[in-house]
Amino acid sequence: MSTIRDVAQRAGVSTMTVSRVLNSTGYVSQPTRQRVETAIATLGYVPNTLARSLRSKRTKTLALVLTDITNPFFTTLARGVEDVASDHGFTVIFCNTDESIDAQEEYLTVLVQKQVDGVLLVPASDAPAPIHFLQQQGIAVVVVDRQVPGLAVDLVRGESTQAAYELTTQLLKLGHQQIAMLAGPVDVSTARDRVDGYRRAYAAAGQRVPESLIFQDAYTVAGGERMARLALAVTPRPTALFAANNFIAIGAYHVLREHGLSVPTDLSLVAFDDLPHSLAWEPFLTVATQPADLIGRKATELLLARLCAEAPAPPQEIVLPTRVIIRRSCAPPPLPAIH
Amino acid sequence: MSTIRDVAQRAGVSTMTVSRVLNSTGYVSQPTRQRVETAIATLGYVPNTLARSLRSKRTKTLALVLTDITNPFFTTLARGVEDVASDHGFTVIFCNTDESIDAQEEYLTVLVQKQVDGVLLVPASDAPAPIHFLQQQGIAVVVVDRQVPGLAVDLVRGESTQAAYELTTQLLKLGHQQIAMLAGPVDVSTARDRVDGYRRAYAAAGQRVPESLIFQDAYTVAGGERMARLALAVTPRPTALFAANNFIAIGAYHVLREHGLSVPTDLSLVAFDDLPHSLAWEPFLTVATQPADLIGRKATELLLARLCAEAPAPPQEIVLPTRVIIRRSCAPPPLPAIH
DNA sequence: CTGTTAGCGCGTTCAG
DNA sequence: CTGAACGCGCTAACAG
Repeated sequence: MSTIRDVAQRAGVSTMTVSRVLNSTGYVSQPTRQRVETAIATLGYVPNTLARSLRSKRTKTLALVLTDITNPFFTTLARGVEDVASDHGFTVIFCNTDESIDAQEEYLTVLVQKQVDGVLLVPASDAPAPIHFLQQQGIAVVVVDRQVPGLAVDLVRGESTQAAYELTTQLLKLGHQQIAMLAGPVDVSTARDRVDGYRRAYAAAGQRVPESLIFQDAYTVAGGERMARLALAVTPRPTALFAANNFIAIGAYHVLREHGLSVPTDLSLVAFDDLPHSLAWEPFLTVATQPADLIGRKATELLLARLCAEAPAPPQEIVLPTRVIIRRSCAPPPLPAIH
Repeated sequence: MSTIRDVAQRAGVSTMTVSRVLNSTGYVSQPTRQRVETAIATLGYVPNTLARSLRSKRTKTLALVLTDITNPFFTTLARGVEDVASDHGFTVIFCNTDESIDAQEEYLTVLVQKQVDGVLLVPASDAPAPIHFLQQQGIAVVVVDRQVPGLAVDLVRGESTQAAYELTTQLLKLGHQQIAMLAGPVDVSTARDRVDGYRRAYAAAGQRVPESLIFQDAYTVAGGERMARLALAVTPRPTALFAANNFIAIGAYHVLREHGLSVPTDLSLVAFDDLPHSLAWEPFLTVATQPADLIGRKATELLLARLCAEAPAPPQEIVLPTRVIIRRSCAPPPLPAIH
């Protein structure tokens, strides 16, 4: 672990000259440059970014703060972020909040301490405080995936309402009337948007929205299981389930199997977010799939643009289209049993 | 973005006193401490870790360098790492090499520049150079998942050979003789270990090892597809496939479906590494599953222990047991067609 | 209990 | 084309 001084000494120059060679800034004669370079090589010198950043006030580091690293949607998004960032010579720190506001707060503090240049934040809740905190500390923020109401901040997300509308309409057209909506947490914008789309589809079809079939819980397998159990207990039993994300769908599917119900014979099932084809043995679920990779890429590009920009531009909202994929998990509702 | 000096000024004390309050080191009288704390609060002061680390030579940061962030095995491992690290006040930087040696080298350089305290490395290849590099730079290393031959370094991995032996024996007992081994890259120790187990099982059963049924390719879906195609082209066709990891299993399964072959009626299939139950609709694959989370945890604990230790202890190898789970993907081979 | 001095490794002045 | 001096924000030694 040698320092710039060791290199300078070995090359018989000043540290400044070494610095110039390192950053290709200013003129250095060919022979001196050569001497410096061999010194660097023989010592195995690696510059200390800490010191550099302390001086330059820039760490060339971004952070991606997300709510669930085990969710393939976010893993895919993360790859998009990483790709763009490393193309631009930036490192990414990944932070997993597990939807916990406390964990999020802790992480943000650490990130400020580490002086990251920018943060890509999937907010754990609607609270504006965390974003204000970052902005006040002079750190660029781009919010990802979820809206935070009443906040002037850059945002990149997938379209939710329209896709949920289409998915629901799909079921209504097949003749379903009792569609249970297994939605995400009330304080997460994507959950609200998807419920919105669901409601609009009923309205557009001229039907009354079955409010008692709307459930809200966590975006997890366990949440999906809880909501599916509640939904199946309703009389008359729903003939279709709308899972508001992939994990909820999996939980719901577990419960359906427990009850000996098969898809789509007994019940139809649609979901938001696809599972990666590579992880599902036989993709059969009708889904609305968001361009996770692209969301990550766009968000990172926007963040990097902000970092380079001299003048602060007005916040921007980028909404990327969601695609509905029809597969085999939907069918007309079974004929009602004759009593 | 205020500094320690701003706080000191506002509290009417020296920076040193503020530092003492911050780190609870040395004595500070209650009233002064109070003044300092309110100054910190009103200014929204957050200490700059860069400067602190430059002084203390410790960043309280670890790095996890792995080969495929989309693989649930590694995601799970990563969570284990993160949990232990954050319990001890350490941050983790995740780096994804995509099995590329160049990408790995680049990342390691960045990590040295960032002065991370320790690295958890899933090596992209058998080459010892990267590990020497880290050690020479005075950075603690724990190798994870894969052995690097002829190197004195801490290692935490799952057991492979015995589990592969059991999986193969399972198939042999069912009457399979032509078991194709779809293995990972030649220069990755886990791949070698699993092939070893496979060979031993044949030997223990007193049968000749069908060398022409051993294939080696990448640990990916595409690799699995390629190997499965080759395996199915062999005459007589194998009656069982052994996929050496989860992604290979998925690729193999794709090809089986293409060929209109069903599992386990036409062919049996076993695999190393499970898919998370939450991501498979109906788990049916017989697998050897490694305690990924525990591997991550143990590796991190070992690394942290090394960081605290005064005297360097001899390298340690921790091998965690792998569990075989029998599910529905295995059956006796179909009766040979009558000619 | 508190303040002063010095320096971590580097890059940015500004002179040579 | 090259070097000397200074300071980024913080803490380890010393004083007092």
